[in-house]
Amino acid sequence: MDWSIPSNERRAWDRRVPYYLRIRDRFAALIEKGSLLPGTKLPPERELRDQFQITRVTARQALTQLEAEGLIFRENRRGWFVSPPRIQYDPTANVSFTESVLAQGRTPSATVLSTERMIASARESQFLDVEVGDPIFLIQRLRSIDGRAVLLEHLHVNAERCPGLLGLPLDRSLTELMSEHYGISEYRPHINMRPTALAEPQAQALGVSPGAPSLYLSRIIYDQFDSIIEFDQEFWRHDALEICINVHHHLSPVQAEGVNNSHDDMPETLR
Amino acid sequence: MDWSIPSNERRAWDRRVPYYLRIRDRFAALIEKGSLLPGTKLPPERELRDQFQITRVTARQALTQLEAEGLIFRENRRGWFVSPPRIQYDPTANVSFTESVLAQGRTPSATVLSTERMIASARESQFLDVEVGDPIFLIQRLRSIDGRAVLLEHLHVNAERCPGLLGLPLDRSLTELMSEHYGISEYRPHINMRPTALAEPQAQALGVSPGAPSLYLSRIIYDQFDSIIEFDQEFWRHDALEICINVHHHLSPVQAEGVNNSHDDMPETLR
DNA sequence: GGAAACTAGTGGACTATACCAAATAAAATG
DNA sequence: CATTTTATTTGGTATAGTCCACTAGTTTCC
Repeated sequence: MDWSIPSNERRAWDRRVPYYLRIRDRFAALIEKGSLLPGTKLPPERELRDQFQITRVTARQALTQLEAEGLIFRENRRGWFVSPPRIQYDPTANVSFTESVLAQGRTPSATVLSTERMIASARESQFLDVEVGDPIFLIQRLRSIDGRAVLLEHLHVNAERCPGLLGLPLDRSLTELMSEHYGISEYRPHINMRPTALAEPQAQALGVSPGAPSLYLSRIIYDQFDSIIEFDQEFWRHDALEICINVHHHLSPVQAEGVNNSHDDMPETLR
Repeated sequence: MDWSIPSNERRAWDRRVPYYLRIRDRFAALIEKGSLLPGTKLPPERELRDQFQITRVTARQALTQLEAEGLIFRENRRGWFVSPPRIQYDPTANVSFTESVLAQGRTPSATVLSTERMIASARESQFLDVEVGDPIFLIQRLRSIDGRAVLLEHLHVNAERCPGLLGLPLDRSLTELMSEHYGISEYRPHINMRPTALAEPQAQALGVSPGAPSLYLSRIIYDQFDSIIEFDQEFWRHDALEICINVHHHLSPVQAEGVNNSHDDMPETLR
C-alpha cells in the first residue's frame, strides 16, 4: 500500500505546515474515516521514511504525535498499531471493571501480578486508617481489554480488617470479596486523577515504553464505619479510556433515570 | 550553576539507563526536593547539551519526558520552566473556576476570546436541545492561573433560552448569569474526559506547542426542566490540574461533612 | 523621546547516520 | 516433529550538524 502524499498536495501548502504534522493528518484521516481499523499495524518507521521521503526522526515525531492523541499505540519493538476504541469508564460508579467492559461488548481479563503482606510505612499509614507497623496487603493486578493490557492496579488493603484475603480468588472484584467475606461495604471514595507519563516499572508491566503518556487515578475508599479500608492506585494507558461521569445533585430519584452515560462529542482529533 | 552528573555517578550504572532518563531523573529530583521552584527557567537546550555532554536531540528527549510528566513546561521559543503546582479541580462540584482557584490561594483570571451568535449545525443540535438552524451562542474563554493560561473553554448555549446573553459580562461565572438573568438553574451535568494532545488552534490559544499533552473535558448541562441548555468543551493544560472527586452515594447528609477534597498521594514522579 | 531596525538568544523542524536490543521468523539440528 | 540456533525485522537511543522563526533586548535614527 502506498501512503505517500500526492505531489500536488505536497506543493499546495508547502513549507507552511511541518512534515510531521502532515503525516499525522494523513493517518488521522485514514483512521477516522475507518480505512484503518483498530489493531491494524502501521508500516515500519523505515518504510514511512522512504515513502514520505523524510528521515526516521521525523517519521517518529509524527507517530509520537498520533500516540499522544491516542490514535495509535506501540508495542515494544514490534511496531505501531491503530488504537482500539476507548472504554467508557465511570470511576464514581460502583461498577467493576469487568462488568463495565463486558457491558460495552469487549472482553476483560485480570492477572494477579503479585500479592504481599507487608508492614505499613509512614506512607501507607497516611492513606489507610492504620498505624505504622500495622499489617497491610498489597495486591498488584493487571487488567486487559481484548488481550491488550490497559490498567495496572496497586491495591492497598487494611489487613486486620480482612484476614486471609490473599487466599481468596483475587482475579475477581475486590469489592465483592470485601462484602461477601468480611461484611465490608465500600462506599464514598475519594478519587484523584491526573495525566502523567509512566515510569519504568509501571511501563514495564503495561508493556509500553517508559515515558508513555498515561492517566493516574487513585482512590481512597471508606467503609460503612467511615474508616478507610482500601487505597488504590491505577495506572491507565491514556488511550484506553474515556472518563464518563453523570452527576446527580441529590434530587428526586426519577430524574436520575434514562441517562445515557456516554456522549461522543468529539472525533479523535480536536478541531 | 552546574547541572552535570558527577563522574562517579556516570560510571556507576553506565549504559544501563539511557542518558535522557538520567537527565530526567536529575531534574525530577531537584524539582521534588524544592531546589528548583515553580517558574524557574531551565538552562537552554544548547547549554544542557554541553553540560551533560549529549546532543540537543537527547536533551530535548529528556525535557519532553519531564513535560509529559507535568514537571516542566515550555513557552514557545522562550524556554523551559518548572511547572507550578496543579490546581485541585472537581468537575462535578458546582464551584466555579474562579472560586476554586481563589480557595487554593492562587490568582485566577478570565479573558473572553470571542463571542458569536451562530446557527446550530447538525453537530451542535446533537448536543444541545435545539434543531438544526436554531440560534446558539458560542463563547470562547481563556482562563489563567497566576498569569499562566491553563484552560480554553468553548461554551455552547441555547440562544433562545437566554436572549441578550452576549451583552452581559462574560468574564464571570456563566452559571451565575444563567441563574440571575434567566432563572435557569444548571444541574445534572454529563461529564466526559480524556487525555489527548492539542491541535494547532487550541495550542495557539493556550500558547503551547501543537501536540502538547492535554486533558479534554466536555460537559453537557441540563436545566431544571431537564433540557440541555449548555454544552461546554474544556481544553486543559495537562500539567495544570488534578481532578478530585468526592463521591457521595446518596446517604445521609451528615456523612458528607468534613471531607478533605485532596489527597496528595504521590509525588510528581511515580515510583 | 519614541518608533524602527538590528541582533542575540532560544526553541522548532529536519537531514543523515550509526549501533543496540528485543521480537519474530527462518533455518539448522537432534 | 519439536527444539535450538541463526538471521531479519523493527523500534530505542544517540551523534553531529543545519536552517528557520519567534522573542526580547539593544541600538540607531528621525
